[in-house]
Amino acid sequence: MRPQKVLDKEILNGLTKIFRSRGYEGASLKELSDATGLKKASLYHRFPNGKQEMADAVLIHLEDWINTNVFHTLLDTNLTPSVRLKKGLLAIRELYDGGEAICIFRALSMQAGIELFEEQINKGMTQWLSAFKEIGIALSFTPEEAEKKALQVLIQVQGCLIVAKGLSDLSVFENTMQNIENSYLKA
Amino acid sequence: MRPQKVLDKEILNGLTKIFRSRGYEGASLKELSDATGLKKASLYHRFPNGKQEMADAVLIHLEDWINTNVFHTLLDTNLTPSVRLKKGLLAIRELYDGGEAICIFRALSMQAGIELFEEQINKGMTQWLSAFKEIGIALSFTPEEAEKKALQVLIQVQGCLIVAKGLSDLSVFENTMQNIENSYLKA
DNA sequence: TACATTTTACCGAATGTTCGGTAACAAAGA
DNA sequence: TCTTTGTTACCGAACATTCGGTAAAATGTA
Repeated sequence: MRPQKVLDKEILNGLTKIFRSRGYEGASLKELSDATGLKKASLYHRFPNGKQEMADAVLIHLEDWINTNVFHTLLDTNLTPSVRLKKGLLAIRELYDGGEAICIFRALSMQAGIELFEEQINKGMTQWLSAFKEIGIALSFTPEEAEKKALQVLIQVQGCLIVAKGLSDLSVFENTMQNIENSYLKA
Repeated sequence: MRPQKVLDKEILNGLTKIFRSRGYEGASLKELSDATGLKKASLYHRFPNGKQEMADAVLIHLEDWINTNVFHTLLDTNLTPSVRLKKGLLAIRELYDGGEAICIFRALSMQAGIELFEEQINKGMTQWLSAFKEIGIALSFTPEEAEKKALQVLIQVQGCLIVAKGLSDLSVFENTMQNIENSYLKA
């Protein structure tokens, strides 16, 4: 049988799933292999620098997704600010699978991960802040208010993911998302 | 010389430090051994059920600390509500070392940990919620408001720890703690 | 042919765990 | 008192397993 080339998308989705749910050290090559459909050695063909390169690819993959589906939406001046906000928050709900998924920043900032990915996590969070600052300004906040608000939103999203998991109650996630939307639109 | 008994406190502090910073799977027996001063086999003498029993002990240890220093303070009717709140928040600052330490709930809710410790994490968070609901009521919130507020506080504390680490900016933690205090006292 | 991709088989190192044994004490019997 | 027995605390060495990673060959494409 001819070895069929596994699609890049399937590989990335498989890697992403494992790294998000297991963290960096917790993700074993066996799991990564099973999730992608590629044997270990084939993974090393695609990612010669091994596990770290796989995690880097996941980080870039998710960064791209967020850029396209969240940030680009929030900054799309073809839409009204409130529509932009709503669509951006919908994308975030999808990103975190309604509160079931774990944030990659969290998964990779434990253990060995924190030294390896500090820079990319820092960059990713900073992008969150500036995108949400922009939507705040578009919704008539002052720049100072918008900046504070953006930080609050980031904290609340990260926090509600942990609490939702810890309490085994996904409504914590959904309610927080609605609170965020209301706090922007009612002001 | 008879082998001197290593103090339980030193052992627990060592285990706690490693499990909090590394997570469950990330914490190796070698690190746990180094941090406690006990060889691997001696750790198995103290904790016959191995790594899981060590993590259980850490969870109980921290639960006790929080009970004594946070919850007991928040509910101490010998003090005025605002003093209770301030002292409780100070204990939380100490618990998380000004934002540098990682919450044990977060560390143990990744990877294999989530199945093993789900129950204890659930219980711990529920205690947080009821203690902060009490202080809210003592500060003239309605029970409904106090319950919502308690959930917000838990989310904010968990969230600001992640964001502070991700942005490498401890002021995120301290500012959030002050926001929490203000939001209780100004209402 | 030449090249790209996947696989099998394997490696040294590290993992969590257990075994066998040692040294120091306490309790009990003489 | 001296001795014996049992218990506690600890450790070196080995356990089976899994880890991340690699070489070489098989299998595909052009």
